Amino acid sequence: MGVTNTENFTEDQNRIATIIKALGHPARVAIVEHLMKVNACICGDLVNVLPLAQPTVSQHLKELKNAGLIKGSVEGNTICYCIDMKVLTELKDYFEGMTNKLQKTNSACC
Amino acid sequence: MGVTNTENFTEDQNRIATIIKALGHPARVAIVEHLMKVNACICGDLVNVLPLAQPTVSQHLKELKNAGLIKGSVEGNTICYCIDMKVLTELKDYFEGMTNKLQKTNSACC
DNA sequence: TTTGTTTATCGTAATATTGCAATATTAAAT
DNA sequence: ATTTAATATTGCAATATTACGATAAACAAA
Repeated sequence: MGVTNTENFTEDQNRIATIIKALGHPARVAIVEHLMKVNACICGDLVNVLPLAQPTVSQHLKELKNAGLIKGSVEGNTICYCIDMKVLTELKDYFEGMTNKLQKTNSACC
Repeated sequence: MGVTNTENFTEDQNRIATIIKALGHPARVAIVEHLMKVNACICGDLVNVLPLAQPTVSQHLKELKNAGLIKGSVEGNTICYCIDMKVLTELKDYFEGMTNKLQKTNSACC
């Protein structure tokens, strides 16, 4: 098969898994971290920063964009990319919620 | 190809991507969420909770274990699984660090 | 209009992932 | 010792992902 069984999970579970999956690759982690570091939109220049060919970078950017982790806007003959706080905050909240709940009621097993 | 180019990214980037990737599937999200909900080790019973065959569940558990997100310990003829706070906290810290840095210096673009 | 620059898309090859049936393994229970 | 119950492993088929060369598209500059 190779196809993920999404039907039998909740919408929330599928949504969070999709977002998380988009960050599950070192190139996409590197892209987001670079956008963070320069703390601005990147117009061009991204291909030079990454150890990958231009089409590959373009593909990774597309995946991050689909997941809503970054947004891009056309600016002349280049496209500017920046981090989309909204989805990133959603991820942060998800993991905060988890660890908060776990710390409160520390299970005594394992 | 299909093989991820890990050599040219930092160790940290590869590490965080590997952990994140392990959660990038609804079944594995569901497993972690279930372990959270029951707030205890699960000995058996996990197969009944998930809409997947036993070997598939076993495989997903293995991946979560490899990533350090859960830990398992043999308990008679069953194996008990629980969440490993350490790596989950690492994830939380990663996203907290990101959003904190972004909120401080809000880039004015896009 | 032609040229150069930048990003996207197409096509393709190689590898990875997902899922399950069949089988193996392990240990408790009879 | 045999049976039962729970989990892991193997083997396989189908699909997804990763990467890149070639090419297209969009636009600025000459």
